[in-house]
Amino acid sequence: MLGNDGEALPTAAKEIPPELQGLRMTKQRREVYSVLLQNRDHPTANEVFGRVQADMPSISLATVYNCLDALVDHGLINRVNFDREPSRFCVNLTPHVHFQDKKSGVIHDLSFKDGCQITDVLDLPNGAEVSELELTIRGFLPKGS
Amino acid sequence: MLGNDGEALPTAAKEIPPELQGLRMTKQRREVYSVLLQNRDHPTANEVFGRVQADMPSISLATVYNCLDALVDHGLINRVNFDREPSRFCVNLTPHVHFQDKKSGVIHDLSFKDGCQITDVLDLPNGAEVSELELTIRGFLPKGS
DNA sequence: GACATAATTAGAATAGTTCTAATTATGTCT
DNA sequence: AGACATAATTAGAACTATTCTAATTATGTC
Repeated sequence: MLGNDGEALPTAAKEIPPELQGLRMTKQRREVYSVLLQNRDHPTANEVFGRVQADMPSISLATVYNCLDALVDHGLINRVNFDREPSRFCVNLTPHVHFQDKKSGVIHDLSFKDGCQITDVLDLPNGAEVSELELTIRGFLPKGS
Repeated sequence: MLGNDGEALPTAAKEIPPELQGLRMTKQRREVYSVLLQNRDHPTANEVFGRVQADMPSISLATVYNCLDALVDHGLINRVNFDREPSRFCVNLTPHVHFQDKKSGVIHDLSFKDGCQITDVLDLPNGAEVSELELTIRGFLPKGS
């Protein structure tokens, strides 16, 4: 778990990008992040709220939204949008895309083939600079995947 | 322009997929579609509403939503979602993705390199079937594109 | 032209998210 | 440790894009 007593995260913690400087790891933020780490099933804000309430019954939904925003802004988690459904949250920081199985509803992280990235197959104008990229797929996965 | 007097579209019209069978081309739907064809700038439902009102002041916003849904359901247009912003609508039926220039806000259609598709670079489980796929990119385009 | 069905309409309702203003916690400076 | 400035949390109201409801109107078919 990150941090220890409410001060900013130590830079020594692994996998933590520099944006983290300046994120106060409050009780609520730590709890929200911890809940996301425990079950990496891409929950919605409301689902996170429900899970956090188990440990911290006094937390408010607004705080969950605030915490999620802060964690996203500091690059600790990602926001995942399928169409206009409620946003979901993802702790996987490696480059990946999202595939929702239409049978089970489960969202899977898909990674890229070795050495590949999306822009390899796109007709990007020369000199275009990509800042944010989101790819979502819906479909059917074979039974045993 | 499609259709002519409110009956279902003739299959002879080019580029019209079979799903179109059964879409009644009412005055309102034709107007909404026509507005989208006139200016292919990916307007929101509200923007479509504003443009349609010029020709058809009595149309309601609910009807614009209904018409857009009907056109999407029948494959004449696509819905485009950037994060949780209002949906936008696109008449380009060829495979493409969307790139929003962060400077101008303009959304551009980007196509694939010849013979490429997104799944070429993805680690898709064997036997996975893709039903819907949406890729949105935000970034900066060089001046003259 | 009459009928069944589907589309349109205005307005209310909904849902996810954001905002507001008050309270509380945090980190810093001495 | 105590005081201060700042930032986070909270409850609830507000907001916005969208969908729903129920009544009216238009459409295509017989």
